[in-house]
Formats: sequence, C-alpha cells, structure tokens
Amino acid sequence: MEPVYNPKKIEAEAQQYWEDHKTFKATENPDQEKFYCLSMFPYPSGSLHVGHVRNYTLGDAISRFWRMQGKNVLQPIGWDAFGLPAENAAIKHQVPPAKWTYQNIKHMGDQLKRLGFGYDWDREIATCKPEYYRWEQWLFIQLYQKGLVYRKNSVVNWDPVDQTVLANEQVIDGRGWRSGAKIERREIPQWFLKITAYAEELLQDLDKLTEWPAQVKTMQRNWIGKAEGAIVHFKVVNRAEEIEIFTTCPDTLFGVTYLAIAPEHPLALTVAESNPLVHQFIEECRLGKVAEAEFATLEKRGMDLGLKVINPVNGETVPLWVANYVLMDYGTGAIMAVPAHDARDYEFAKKYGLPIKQVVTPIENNQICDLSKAAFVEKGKLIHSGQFDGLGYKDACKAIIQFLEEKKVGQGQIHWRLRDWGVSRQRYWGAPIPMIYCKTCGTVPVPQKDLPVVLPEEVEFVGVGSPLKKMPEFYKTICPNCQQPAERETDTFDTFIESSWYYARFACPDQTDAIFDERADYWTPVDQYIGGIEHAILHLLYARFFHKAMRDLKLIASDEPFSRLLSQGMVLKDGTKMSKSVGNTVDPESLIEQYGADTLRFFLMFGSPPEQSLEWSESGVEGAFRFLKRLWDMTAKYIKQPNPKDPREDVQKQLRRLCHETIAKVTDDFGRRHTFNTAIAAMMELFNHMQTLSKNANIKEPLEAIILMLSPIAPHITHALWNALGHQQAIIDETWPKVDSAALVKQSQEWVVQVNGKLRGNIEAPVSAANQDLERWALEQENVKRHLEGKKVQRIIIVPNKLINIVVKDA
RNA sequence: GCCCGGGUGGCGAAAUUGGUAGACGCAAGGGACUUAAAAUCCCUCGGACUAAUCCUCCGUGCCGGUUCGAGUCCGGCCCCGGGCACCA
Repeated sequence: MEPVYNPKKIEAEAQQYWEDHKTFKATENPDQEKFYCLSMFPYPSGSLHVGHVRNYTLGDAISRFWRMQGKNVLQPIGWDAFGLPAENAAIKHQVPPAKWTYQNIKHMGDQLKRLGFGYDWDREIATCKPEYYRWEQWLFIQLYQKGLVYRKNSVVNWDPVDQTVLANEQVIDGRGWRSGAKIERREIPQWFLKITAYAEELLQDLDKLTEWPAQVKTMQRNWIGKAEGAIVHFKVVNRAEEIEIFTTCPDTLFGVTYLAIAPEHPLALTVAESNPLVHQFIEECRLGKVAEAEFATLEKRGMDLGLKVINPVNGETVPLWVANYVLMDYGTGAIMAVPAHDARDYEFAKKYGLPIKQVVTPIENNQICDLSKAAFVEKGKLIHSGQFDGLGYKDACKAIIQFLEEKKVGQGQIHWRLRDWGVSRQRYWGAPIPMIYCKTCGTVPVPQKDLPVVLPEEVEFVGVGSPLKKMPEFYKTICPNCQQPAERETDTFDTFIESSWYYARFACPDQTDAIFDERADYWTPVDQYIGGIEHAILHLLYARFFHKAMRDLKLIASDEPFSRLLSQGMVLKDGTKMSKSVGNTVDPESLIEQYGADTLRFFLMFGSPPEQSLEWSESGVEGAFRFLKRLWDMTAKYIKQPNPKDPREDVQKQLRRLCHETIAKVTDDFGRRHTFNTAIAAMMELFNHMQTLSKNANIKEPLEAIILMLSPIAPHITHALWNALGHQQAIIDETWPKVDSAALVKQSQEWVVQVNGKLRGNIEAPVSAANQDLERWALEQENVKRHLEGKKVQRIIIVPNKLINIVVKDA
C-alpha cells in the first residue's frame, strides 16, 4: 500500500478496473430482483456544473448501495440534446447546433467518466439522434390515431421586428431580448396533446405514489386543479349571443354586479369592430408576454362594452366589461364578478365604481360585515338571495345548480385547471413533427415506413425564424395519400417530449424494430428517480401522462413511470443559485484535479440533506479531503500493526456495539431516508471512537464497516483500501454489512431528569429498571432536590428509555 | 398575484413519532511536535452571569396559543428560494 493518499492514481486504477470487468453493464435476469435507478439526464450545455455532480452522485450512491444489497441494478445515462441553447450558441459562434451539441456531449461524457459514476455506457442515448426521435415521431402518430392529438390556434410571444416566436425567457420586461421590440401576443395554429383526457387518472394515481415527496404531489394536485362548480348562461340584452361563464362559487350568483370577458373573446372583438376605443383597448391588452405570472401581477384594467347581460337567477341586468385579467385560455374566457366576495373583483369594482352587493354573511354573527376595506371571501350563509336565503355554502351550491338545470340556464360542471399540452415549437433544433399538409387530403401523418423525418444537421443559422422554413429540400414532399406535391410541418416538438419517455427507452436503446421490447417491462417502472425540484410539476406530469398513454397503446405494462422520487435542492454560492448567468459557477474539473473525484462526491453528500439546497464551500471541500486522508492513514497504520499493544475485552465490546449501532443508522439513512449527510456524520463519529479506542481494541471490524459503507459515496479510495486490506474480491462486489443485534445489547443507560420540563440532571440506570426505582433515583438527585424545595410534586412522567419529568407546583 | 418549500451558533448543519437544542464538519483561538513552515495531534468554542468546566437565566425569523414538556403542533405575520404551462 502506498503510504500517501494519491487520488489521481487510485481513481484511474479503480475506473480502469470497472471498465475492464464491465462492472456496470446491466443484464436482464428474471431470477434476480431488479433495481432501476435513474438521475434526470442532463442537457449538454457545455460542461458539468456542481449541481449535475450532486444529482449524479446521489444516483450513483443509491445505485451502489442497492447493488451491495444484492439487487440487479441498472443505472443508465444519456443526453437531453435538443433545445434552445444550441440555437443561441449557433448564432453566437457560427457553429451548427448539431456540431455544438455533439462536442458538448463528448466533453461532458468524459467528465462524468472521471467522476467514477457506475453507468452502463452501452445504453447511452442522445435524443437528437434519428434512431431515438424516430420512435418519438412514431409514438406521436399512434397518439394521433388514438384521438389524443389535435391542432388549434394558440397564443405565442411574437417579436414584430425579428418576425420570430420567442420563448418566455427571451422576453425581458416585455421586449424581445435581441431586437428590443415590444412583444405582442399572437395566435398561430399549433399541435396539442390531450393531457386533459388523463386529468382524473393523473390526479387519482398520486395517491398510489406513496414514495414520492408530499410536496411534489401537492404541487401536482394543485396544478391539475379539479374544481366543482357550475356553468351559467347570461343572455346579452338585445343581441343573439349568450355569455357562458364558469364559477366555483355558484352560491354567490345573486351578488353578481358585472360580467367580464377576455380581450380575445369573440364578442369583445365584434364590439371592437364598431367601437374604436374598445379596439384600442384590446390592442393594448395584446402587449406583453404569455405567462400566468404576467397576468396575475398586471394592473387590472377594463372597459365597459356598453352591453347588458341578464342574470338568470334573478333577472337583473348587469353591465358587460372587457378586462385584461380575464384569460381566453382558461375556462370560457368570461367570468362573473362578485365584488363583495372576491378579492380581484373587489379591487376592479372599487377602481371603476361598480356596485358591491353582499350575499354571504358570516355564520356566527348574522350581520352585514364591513365591506368598505375588503371583500368577505370566506364561506358563510346566504342573504339577499331570494328563496336561497339562509343556506350554507354546500347547500346553496347544490340548490342553485339544481335551479339552473331546471330552468335550462346552466349546469353543474367539473373544471380542471390543467390545460392541454401545446407541443409545437417554431424552432429548428428539435424533432420534426411528422405531419404533411396536402391541399387535397388535408393533414396526413407521415407513414411508418417513411420515418424518421430526419432533421437536416448542416444549416445556416441566423436566428430569424426557423431555417427549415427556408429549406425546400426539407419541407417539399409528396402526399402519402394522393401522391401530389405537399408540404411538411416545419415546426418541431417541445423538448419536454423527449424527456417524457426516455426512461423506458433505456431498457432497450438498441432495438431498431420497435419503440420497446420485453426488456422495457423487466426494467420499468424506474425504482428510484432523482432530479431537481424545479421539475416537480411539468416534466414529471408529462412523463406520467406519456406513461399512461403508452400503457393504453399496450407498449408498457405499469401505470406509473417512477415508483420512488427524490427531489434534489439546488447548489448555492454566497446564498444565490449557482449559474452561468450569475457568473458564480465552480468548475468540477479543477476540483477533481486538485482533490480527486471522491472528495468532491463526499463533500456534496455531506454538506446537507439531498432535498435541501447546498451551500458551496471551498473549505468544506478541504475538510472532506482531510477525512479521506485520515481514513487512508488509519488503514495504512492498521495494516502495519493490526493488533493493539494493550487489548481489553470491555473496550472491544464497547467498540463492537458502537460499530453495529452505526451500521444500523447508516443502513437506514441510505436505504430509507436518503440522508447521506447524517450517514457520513455517523461514520465519522465511529471513526473518531475507533481512533480513540484503538490502543485497547482491534479495529478490523469497524474499519472494514466504514470502508464498505463509504464505498457508494467514495468508490475509488474504498476500492484501493479494500484491496490493501488483502481482500481478493473487489469492494464493488462485496455485500453490505449486517447488523448483529446481539452486539447492540446494553446493560445500563442514561435517563434525563427534568423538573417542569427543564433539564436538572442525569441518572445512569439499568435498562430494565422499574418506574418506581427510576422515580426514587430521580428525586434523590441533589440538583433535583434543590428545585423541589417549597414545591409539591403533582405527578411524574416517564418516557421509556428517555426521560423522567417531575411536574411540581408551589406548595 | 397564485401554488410549494425554507428560516436553528461566525458558517454548512443535527435533533427520524412532541421529550437533553447545536451531533458531525468548517472557520476561529490556544497548545504539542518542528531550526522553521506545512502536515498531524490535543484542548476551547451560542449568549449572559461567574473565580469556575458549578449553578442559574436567555436562546431555533417575529407575535400569540395548545401541552407536564414545542425547533417540531395550531393561528397570524415577515423574509428568502422554486414553479406558474415556449429555459431545461
């Protein structure tokens, strides 16, 4: 064994060993329990950042742990290779997006290898390759034929100067990031996936995901947003139209004092034709980008359309307004306004002097509440509501919905917040949407034999519009139906599609005849999925939707893609997110160079629990290195002189108990809690005890336990140390240490003594001590006695194996 | 604005089911070894009071509540972060 810890040398040796022995090649084996561990695949942005390393270290540590527990582990890796940054790089550096992407994949792949992650590299996927996206195109057509795909108009950010659609992040303060032009919302035809067809199942099945963090499930539940309410029809006075609104509070229908419709609502557009002021208002409303946060925070503005509508429950006429806070994409594009009981309507009514009419009153004090400052938004009892007066929220909703249905002016309805998924992108670097437009036959999907529709990789990139629109050799084609000239769709897919099914393709990435084969049902669902919390809603919801749709196409057997989920926090530096744009990134490569991969991995696992954000600290990295070095030195010393000069049986027994307590703790932390930080702390504690007790006890057992249990986190140094200790088998093939419960037995233990909940002493007592004795010993303590002077003992609470609390009162 | 998290020493954090607040580590200070430095090892390390490492009091963002007992539960606030459907 080398006397000095030399990470560079031992890391290269360990990695060479794994490569030579094809250690991480995963093979299907029906006789062995499988464990599919997947970290969210990276976007090949250029080089790894510390957040990636944290994510992949978590995945690797979990994979190696379960491997040592005897599971057949699959841990694949790939590249989420389509996306906007490649186009930006293309404009900036005059390099085609494909070339830039493949360079990045090469570089980042090499970096991953130097970190020693146990991937099955034979299964590597890059989503920008035709052999991957051909099956995505194929799947899209299957969904189309199932009726889960349709085309409709929807709103995008339009840059009128660059004549380009912009992503939300490319709109800064309402202006295009390159042109500086004011952005307008514009409607264009786009392809949609009917995720709403699965809304109910996506909601219900959250209950099956018992191993998902509660916060992620709550976020998804709220995002799907199932709401019971009612559709109500308001007739427009002197016109043929009716305005249809959805409300979750039909109980407040008598409090409606105006209706508001979205600027894009057909009736608003009709009025605008003859009213220049309304026309101008609607034009102004089109400025700004498409984002919910944008609408929710903008100043509420509106205009009276000069029309009246009739409230079907009481025949009252109320004015019809157009308002910028009503969204055409949500519900019906029209709302009923009840200023007395809705905060937004209240603000709007106050601003424009519209009436505020109370119809709900608090149950406990049946009085008119003060509406001069704010709306009363709680549930209560109805007043001023005709025959419905006196009813509570639920009864009122029920009775009013029944009334609406009887009079045929509305009905009860379930509303979903979830909207269908728009998948068209007016961009080049994405998978082509496999559709053909024919003058005679209409929209025709590309036949399977013609897949993939290959994205041309050699392109001139200037950043104004998609290059595909200027490439007749791409878009000119023949209609598969009538053989007449036709045109291809030039939009590409949202890159979220690639990441919605890649986890299943990892089971059989080499299959050329089908999207999946029987290996997919061996490996899926993913047993452990790990990724950033920022993906809690969109990516995970889309993947769940795809999985269910693929199940219904009989492509896969299970109902959910990810059995267990770990949502990782961000890596921060100086309290803010570490990112390229802030310019505070840390390069993992120089750290590997200086300290080695094990030190970096160790620090990232030790710094904080995975779900929390992690504060970067250079000195913390040094601390990690120091510990690994101490472990190296300790092992070297042990090999030189295995037996203590002055052995003692009681010390040996004590050390053994500490060792097995630690094994129990670390096993639980790895397998159940995923709190690698406390697992490492426990190993350090054992290490410190071991060092202290090494004069009087043989340390073989705890030393080997620490090395084994540290191996998922720091696989290189433990590989070398295990060899040095004389083991024939490589540590990666060893099994996880087992707890010997006999070693845990204790004769006596410490009890905490409290008086009125405050710590006043400790007693050491036999584990089997009777409560009577514990009480007596507690009361005999000098410090306890002092606190009992002049007091009367009320009762004594004993918490088993923990504490004795004496409750006293002034005598 | 809405939804979801978080806030504990100088710093990262621990306290798993309501039961000893600060494990483990970093930084700092003191000491040993050394010609010296680095490395290593040992000691101290929330605040106040104190001769003291005793005792006592205060202390987990802020205000209030429940309880024998609250970092943990409940109500109300403040601040920070993530997401909000075209960044991935």
